[in-house]
Amino acid sequence: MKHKGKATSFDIAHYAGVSQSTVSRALRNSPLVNEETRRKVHEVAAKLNYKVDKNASNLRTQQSSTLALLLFEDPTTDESQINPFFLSMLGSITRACSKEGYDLLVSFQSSSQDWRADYEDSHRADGIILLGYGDYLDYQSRLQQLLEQDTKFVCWGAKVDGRPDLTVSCDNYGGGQLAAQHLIDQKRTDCAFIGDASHHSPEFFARYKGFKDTFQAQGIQLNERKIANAISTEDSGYHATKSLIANNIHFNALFAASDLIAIGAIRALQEAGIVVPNDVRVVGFDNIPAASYVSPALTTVQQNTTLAGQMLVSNLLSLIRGETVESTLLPPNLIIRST
Amino acid sequence: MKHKGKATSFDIAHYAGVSQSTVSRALRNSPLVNEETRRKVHEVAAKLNYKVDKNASNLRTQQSSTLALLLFEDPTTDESQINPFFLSMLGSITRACSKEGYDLLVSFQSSSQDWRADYEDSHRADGIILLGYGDYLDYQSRLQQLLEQDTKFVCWGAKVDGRPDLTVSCDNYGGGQLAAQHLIDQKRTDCAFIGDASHHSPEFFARYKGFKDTFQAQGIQLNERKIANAISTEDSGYHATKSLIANNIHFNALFAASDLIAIGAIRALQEAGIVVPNDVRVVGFDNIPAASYVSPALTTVQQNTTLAGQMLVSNLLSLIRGETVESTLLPPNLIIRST
DNA sequence: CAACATTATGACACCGGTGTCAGAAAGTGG
DNA sequence: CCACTTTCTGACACCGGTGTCATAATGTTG
Repeated sequence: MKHKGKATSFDIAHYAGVSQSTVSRALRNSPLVNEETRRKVHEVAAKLNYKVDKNASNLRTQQSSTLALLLFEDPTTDESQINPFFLSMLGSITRACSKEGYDLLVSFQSSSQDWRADYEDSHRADGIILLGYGDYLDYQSRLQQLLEQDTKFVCWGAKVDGRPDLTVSCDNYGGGQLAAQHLIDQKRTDCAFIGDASHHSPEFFARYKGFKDTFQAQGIQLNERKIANAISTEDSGYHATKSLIANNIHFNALFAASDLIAIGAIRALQEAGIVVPNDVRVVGFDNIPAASYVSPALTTVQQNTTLAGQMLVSNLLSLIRGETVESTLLPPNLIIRST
Repeated sequence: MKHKGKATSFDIAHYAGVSQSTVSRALRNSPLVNEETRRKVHEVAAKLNYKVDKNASNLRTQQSSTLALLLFEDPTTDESQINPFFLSMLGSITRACSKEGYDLLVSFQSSSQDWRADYEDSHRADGIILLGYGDYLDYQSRLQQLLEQDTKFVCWGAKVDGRPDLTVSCDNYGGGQLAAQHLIDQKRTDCAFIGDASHHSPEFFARYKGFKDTFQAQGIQLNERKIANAISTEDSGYHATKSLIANNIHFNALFAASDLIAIGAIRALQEAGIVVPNDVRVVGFDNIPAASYVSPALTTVQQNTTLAGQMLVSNLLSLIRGETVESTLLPPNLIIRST
């Protein structure tokens, strides 16, 4: 029973009185081994607390049963705080992976540094999930490179024309429509938008477009002056809203491109003595945990992170298996709370 | 330039006109190789986009330059929502790992399932970080087993007598003292406590004890009836506070064992028409992101997650290197906001 | 019972690196 | 110029599994 170091399949073979090959087969429940031999081997393995060496196994089989998650952070956000929406995604991806029997390597990626997309090159992972808002434009050439190397990967986020990657994404356009329709139903048609109405962030732009188009379809034109740019932080939302107020711009509803922005916007409104939702109704996007805690509780467009995580993982696995996979669009969901 | 599959060190050797051994050495910058040869090899490797196969390398060297994170979730909490405090820890641990050149395998662990602590057994990770509040008692025998197997691991959370594991933890007792002193300074000495005053959760108990002892040192006895049990969720905090109110128990301050509990408590108070902080001052624990977003913004005892992540990783690495390491206690920090 | 299919097992090459060892090439000194 | 050290390189065993092939043992059939 005394062992130096960990037990190997040879040790098991020795104690079980069979060959090492048979041990390997028995432990993987190959139909080639006799039932009784299998039992015996399993028994000895359990007793010696033997575990298959994944490195050896992966090396031989040329796969890793591991996926890698690369989380791209907006370089402008604070180091210590990670966008809660992505954390929520991370949770659901982890769960989806473990359900599929895969391990997950997690890496945070500041856009400045060099990519760690070599996970797959170095055989650490069978595929990669890319997660992050932001200036994917920057990454376009990298994505191209991944494709050329035949690296398997899926991206979270809007499908961008001319970018040939496989994506899983929330229907941001549809989400914008939901938000707009909700405000129209409330007879709040004098709307501000805080986010990014340029093409810089494809997600934010799609949300904005769905929002704008829905108003337009009802014959209402959004006022360009009531649009303020912000990135997805509470602070940015606060300052963007502050500047609208400072410029004496009035509105009775506000659509924020993300919940963090919305939370910052509400703070700015409240500081200015504007009552939410009486004076201004606010709709956010994401449904991060904090959305339900703020008061008044935030009305928002929910992205189904649980489903998103599952789809990212299952699409990636399909891709790895060599199947053809389509980009997936997930339906958003309006969560009506107090604002 | 055409290749089937990934390039190996033999391919590099072929193109660079040296032996495979030399390639291996050159790429690891061994002093044994000639400067010019090294350059040449690096050049070819870069051109072929060669990356060392980690499986082969790990197999040979018997290490993985990977750490594993096991996140234990309270089985009673909702599947889709992960305690934001742990997510924040996860972020800082990831960063600390990558700074040290280690990869991180992440796994969520429902207490019911079987442990995935075999990461180290199966050579996937050099060491394990255990993260989670809760009934570690349940895990005691498992920890013992890990120790016997000589698995390297560190735990986040209170050091428990008789549990011989290495821990990194916030000074929960000191945090409780900070909270108490703050309330005493505000002349709010009629305090309620929401959390767990039993020994069930060592962290919560230490917070409670530091809190109680500080009052006692000033000659003030906490009223046992003003203690309500709750686990670390918003909902639990809400209901616990609700029941205090329902029982007609009055207080002018409230210490919650976690921010989520505090946020739930505030909601219960507000629903009952009790004004925070005028009628009841509230102090939480953790300083999760949402703490600054709720209104009124939550006063809370901060745990330094950045430092905690670094300490967990660096202590674990020391342990792996065979150094003797002491359990670490991190100083908490009172963040005074509006409540 | 010969002829053949079936089942269970062991021997062995192999995955792609790393570390050891031997030895060639160049340098040094008396 | 020979003996000896230093510098650099290649050959080769090895890490611990997996997959292929050969073969022994057993079962089946006319």
